[in-house]
Amino acid sequence: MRADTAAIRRFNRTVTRRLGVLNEKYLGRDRPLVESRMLFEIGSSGATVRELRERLGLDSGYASRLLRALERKGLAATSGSAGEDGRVKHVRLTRSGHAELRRIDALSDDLAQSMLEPLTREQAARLVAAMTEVERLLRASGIEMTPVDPYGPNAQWCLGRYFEELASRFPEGYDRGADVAAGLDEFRPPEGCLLLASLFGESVGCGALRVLTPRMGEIKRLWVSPQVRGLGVGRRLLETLEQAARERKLRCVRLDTHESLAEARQLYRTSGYREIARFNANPYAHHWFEKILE
Amino acid sequence: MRADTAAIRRFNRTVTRRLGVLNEKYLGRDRPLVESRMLFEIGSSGATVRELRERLGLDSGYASRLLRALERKGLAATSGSAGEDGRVKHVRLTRSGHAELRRIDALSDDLAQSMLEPLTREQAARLVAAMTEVERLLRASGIEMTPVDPYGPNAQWCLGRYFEELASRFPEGYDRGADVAAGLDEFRPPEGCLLLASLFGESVGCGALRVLTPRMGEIKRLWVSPQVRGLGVGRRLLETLEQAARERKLRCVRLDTHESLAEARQLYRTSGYREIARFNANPYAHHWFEKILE
DNA sequence: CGCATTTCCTGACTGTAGTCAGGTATTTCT
DNA sequence: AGAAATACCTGACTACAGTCAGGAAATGCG
Repeated sequence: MRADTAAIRRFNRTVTRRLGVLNEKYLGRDRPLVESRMLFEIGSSGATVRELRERLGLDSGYASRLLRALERKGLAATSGSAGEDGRVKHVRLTRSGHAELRRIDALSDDLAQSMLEPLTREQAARLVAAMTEVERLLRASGIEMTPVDPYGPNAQWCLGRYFEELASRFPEGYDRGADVAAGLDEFRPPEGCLLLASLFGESVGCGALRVLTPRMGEIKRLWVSPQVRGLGVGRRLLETLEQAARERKLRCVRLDTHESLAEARQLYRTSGYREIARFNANPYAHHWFEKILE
Repeated sequence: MRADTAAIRRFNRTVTRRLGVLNEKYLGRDRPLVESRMLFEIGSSGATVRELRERLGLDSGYASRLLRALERKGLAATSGSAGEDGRVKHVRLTRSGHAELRRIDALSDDLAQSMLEPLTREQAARLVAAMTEVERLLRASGIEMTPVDPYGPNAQWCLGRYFEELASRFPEGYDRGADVAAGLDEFRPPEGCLLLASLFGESVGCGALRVLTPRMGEIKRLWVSPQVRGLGVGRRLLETLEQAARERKLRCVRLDTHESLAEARQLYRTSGYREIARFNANPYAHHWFEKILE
């Protein structure tokens, strides 16, 4: 473990210095770096102020001021009420804003190329491969699990995606009404729990626990965004929910799943769950599992 | 190549965000980040102000002010003339400075661990391996080749290391006096050229070109610091020197090498040099090479 | 409807990072 | 010895990044 730590610290040091220098040199030419990032985040299709604030992690006042700066320079335009919610403002790039974005894009490409240029063909290939791996695993390790209120907007968004996915993957379709065995209230503390997995502020997965009997819990709504599949998020959600169950003094947790969700079944099997007989009336379930918590 | 660029940009984005957040959280707790880096660079054995300025890439005024700040906080002490050069000041950590450095060290370790902690054992191992590779290759790609004055301090330092290495590797030893066939003046533009390879401002290699006849050049003093061997620095130096020879309208370049420098001979062979008969009276040479420049 | 909340905005403020122009010792070059 | 260069310092300044308090408009809830 000691050697790992040293390797990571060396990585941290080298990469921070190298990327810092390059970012300044290429992207911070005659514009504050945040402004470049803001332009990038607005993107060619525009965005709401709220989205920008969240993605960039900015204070609302600061974000507003940055947008005003971009407006003054004629790069972006905020249109008032876009029909839906009159408070939410939409930002789009102007014509010259688009040009500027393309310029930033080209510079980013140059930056990337400048990293490869001094290397041999073989070294370049190895660097790209290693970077891809680091990026993937760093995303995995940056994902945080936090208990949230089931009625909050992020939770609602995740659950929405979850139901959408069921609808698209079940051959027979999915009707949310037929499965409201568990109401949202059941996922609220202190009895239940709804976990959100998020990466840089963006929700990328969820999972819920509710209490069936004083000794038994049920895990439901386990979903992982397609963007981050294969990174072990599902397993971490599951383990964290089991931990929540232990804290609630539950002796075992149960869950059910649909025939067509093979990877979920695989996850449960390799996580210490054993298949049991039907324990509920869920019309969409074909397999039932249970795990005894130590 | 397009795909490579995209991968690098994703890497850049993810890593900058992740390390930025972590660095702030762990190292910038109640102290400006530069101050932490300064403490780290002073280290347990102290350093001169000049070294600190170079390693951190700071303006001299700024560096001075940071040191004053550390002094005020009782973390560092600058001692005036240390015997040698009265202008150069030496900085050392005080007792509480050492304690603070240990604290920062521990935090850096925590930071490293926090990146591994959410991952499975296997993922962690892969992340460390990939990071090691990225760090290595990023160092390689960050190395810059610049022509310098042979009498400058960095050039002198590199040449010194070069001669030291010869002395330690030649079984018969090495006497600099016996080999001053090439005086430093011959490496000055516009005829000759001395290249320095540097990484983040630190010199890590050198190589020189001098003109033998109007059509023929000679490459000398090719040296690569042990820290960066295996990264292709020698080959890049060689190629850059050949380019310099081409710009001087030379038709071929020659060089000689000692029996005991096997890796150098290997480099020359794989770079298009062919072995020729003795062309000089260098008592330390056993092999002579030539390359025709197109 | 009235009140709380949300979304965005503005103004005032702080801290960090860094530059630039000069100034004083000390050393090196000639 | 005198001039030029070097190493460090000081003071004044700028840009960038970000926080905090509060306010106006729109929306949601009871």
